[in-house]
Amino acid sequence: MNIDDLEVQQFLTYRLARTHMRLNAQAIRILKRNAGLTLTQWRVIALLAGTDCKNSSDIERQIGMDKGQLSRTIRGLADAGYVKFKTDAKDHRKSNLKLTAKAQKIYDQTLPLMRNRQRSLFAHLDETEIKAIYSALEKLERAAQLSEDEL
Amino acid sequence: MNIDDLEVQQFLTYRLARTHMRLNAQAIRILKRNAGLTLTQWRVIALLAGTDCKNSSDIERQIGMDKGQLSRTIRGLADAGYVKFKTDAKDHRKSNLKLTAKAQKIYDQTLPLMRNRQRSLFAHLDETEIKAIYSALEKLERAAQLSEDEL
DNA sequence: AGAAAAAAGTTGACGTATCAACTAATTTAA
DNA sequence: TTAAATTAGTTGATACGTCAACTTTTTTCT
Repeated sequence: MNIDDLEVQQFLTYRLARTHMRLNAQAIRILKRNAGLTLTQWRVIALLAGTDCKNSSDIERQIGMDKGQLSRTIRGLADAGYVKFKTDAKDHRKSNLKLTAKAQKIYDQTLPLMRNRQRSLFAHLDETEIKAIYSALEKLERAAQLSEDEL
Repeated sequence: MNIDDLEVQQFLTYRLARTHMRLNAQAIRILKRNAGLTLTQWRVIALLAGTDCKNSSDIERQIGMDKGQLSRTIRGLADAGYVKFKTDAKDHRKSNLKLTAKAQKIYDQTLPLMRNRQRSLFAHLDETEIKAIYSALEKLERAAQLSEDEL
């Protein structure tokens, strides 16, 4: 792998950006059709339903989403009747989020779809590729945190 | 790899989205600091300088960017004195783009930086991972084009 | 040749992402 | 114990991405 001969459009970051874009578009299509939810809405619901995330900051830590954007997404979910806020009794800064029955239902319906999609994506890859891509993504993410000078 | 036991935040698409986000942010930092260019601006310049892309559609095909967005990016580059338009003599729909000396200069300065970054990113990965991630990204991109029913 | 389809590029609308400033509550530590 | 720093969350400004409609030019098809 000689970087000096690598065309710009073959830079790993280009390829990653393109793949990300297409996968994103696919997820958006599926969710729009089956749940009427945006991707970020679904992600927030999925984290609240399927992990021990309780509030905005927990979610932020899990998916690294901007907290401003998250705040607006959550408000949108609340307005649409998917989540309810409840100020944390011990820490009044925190606002614990609870999914409504409506959200739980739609999550239960769409999770299998989303799992199937993951399964289908994996089906295109062999075991080595799956292992490698997970480990590579983790390493790249760490490397991405470095400043220019540290790189 | 049992999908049913996979937590949502470990879905390949989540991980990819996060890594993409962080790498993007890093590239944006580097370009802002060293060239005063946005990432999309740099990518357009890089494609015009380093590949046989001549016009908007060529670029669109290479990086799969939205043509509307591309049109605005190119206008911005033109306004900032980085590119010049010239209507194609044979096909009057096409507008051939030419980098100015200013753009060429900044490209020559920043390409090494961007190559070094790629090198550094690769340095975190072993040969297997590099191969696997390229091949996985390609397969995923194809899979992403499938509709829900085909998946 | 002439109609229909396709391709290049522009524009508008709208949603999402990013960054920074801000309030309020809590924790740290002098 | 109180001042400083940190954390949770909101809001505003601005940039970027996505989608669709539209114009103009070229290609395809009969």
